[in-house]
Amino acid sequence: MSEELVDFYKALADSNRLKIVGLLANRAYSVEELAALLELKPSTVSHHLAKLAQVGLVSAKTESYYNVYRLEEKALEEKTRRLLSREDFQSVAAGVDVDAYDRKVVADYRRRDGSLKTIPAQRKKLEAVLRHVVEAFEPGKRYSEKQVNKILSGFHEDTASLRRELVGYGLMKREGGGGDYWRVES
Amino acid sequence: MSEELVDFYKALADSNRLKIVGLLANRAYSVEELAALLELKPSTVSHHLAKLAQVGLVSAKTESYYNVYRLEEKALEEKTRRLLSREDFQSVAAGVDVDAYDRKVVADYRRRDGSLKTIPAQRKKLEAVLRHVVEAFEPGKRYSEKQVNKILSGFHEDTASLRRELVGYGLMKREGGGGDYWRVES
DNA sequence: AATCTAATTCGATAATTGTCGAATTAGATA
DNA sequence: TATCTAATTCGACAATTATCGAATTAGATT
Repeated sequence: MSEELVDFYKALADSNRLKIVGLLANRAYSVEELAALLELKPSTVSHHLAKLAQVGLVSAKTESYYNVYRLEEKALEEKTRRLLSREDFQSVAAGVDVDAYDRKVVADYRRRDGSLKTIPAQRKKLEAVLRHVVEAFEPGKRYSEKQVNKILSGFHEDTASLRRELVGYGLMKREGGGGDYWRVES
Repeated sequence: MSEELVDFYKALADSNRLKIVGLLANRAYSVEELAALLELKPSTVSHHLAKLAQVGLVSAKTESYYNVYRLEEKALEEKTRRLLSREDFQSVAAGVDVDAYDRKVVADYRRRDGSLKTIPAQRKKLEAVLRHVVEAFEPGKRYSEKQVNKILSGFHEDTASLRRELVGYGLMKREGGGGDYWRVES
């Protein structure tokens, strides 16, 4: 899954490993040859090749004394092509909790009894708090202005501001002038 | 040049940076929001974004208080597509000295006076030494067997073996049976 | 102008990882 | 079977880098 993608990039995120891939793009080489070409010790080259093999970029074939490595071109092409789709990147972020920011902001403004210390002045934080407040309303149900104020008073004494912002940010709507309020479906 | 490619992979070779790219693939985020989502400190996120910006993967736009980052999709697509060509990989290896292996092997077998300690028994090393020996012959010029032996005796007393291997590996040729020898153009 | 906020920079630290040498293994040659 | 060679593995060390906290900067709001 996502680990696979990170490992793929990590495998190529080293100058000597990139050189190995570049050399193998021309022809196959043994560990000893690569070590001489890159001026590295065989053990180091072996280590690099292991990382490349782990993500399927190279494969080894024993040939008499030598272990000849070659580039797995299909793996390289397939993996590289998949990255164009952007879907893989999004899947990497799939595990991220997209509500974490809201929760953090709300936690900063909420008292233990659920009321708000203040109404945030900054737009992004206000939005987060409003998304939290609006959950006190039942979706689809209609509320009179008195009922709305009753519920909002549990959050802050300035119910008029809360009401205005909820409507302003499109989280609640009111019918015509002076009619009932209802929560907008997200 | 090649540094650019390594840096590109390094930029993506971190799990948190991949998540950032994945999130930005959906919409733009501020540093603060990303920090909350990834449960990292803003300074750390700033560091990651700097690395991504360095390779042109993201760009920032100041918006009121916030610094909103967005994904540079064209850069991502272009760079990713270039990797399909395999040409970039070969260019990475362009700086590598492809004769280094030969020189290393020859150095192991050569005495200070230019003669060979032994004739290598292993194929790959024999090839390297023969490529060195054949350079004592002038391209295009024809040599009698006596002349050939004279030159080869500077390398090793077993001139017959050297002669046979040079022909066997296609580095020298002889005309018909018992005719002259000449060095094959590489 | 004064104040506030998010972002960045810097220094320090912890974790990761590239490199090597020594010891071991696997496989072919004699 | 015994020996030889290339490759791998392992432990140690050095270099890189991800992370954080503190201090500073850049901009906007009052």
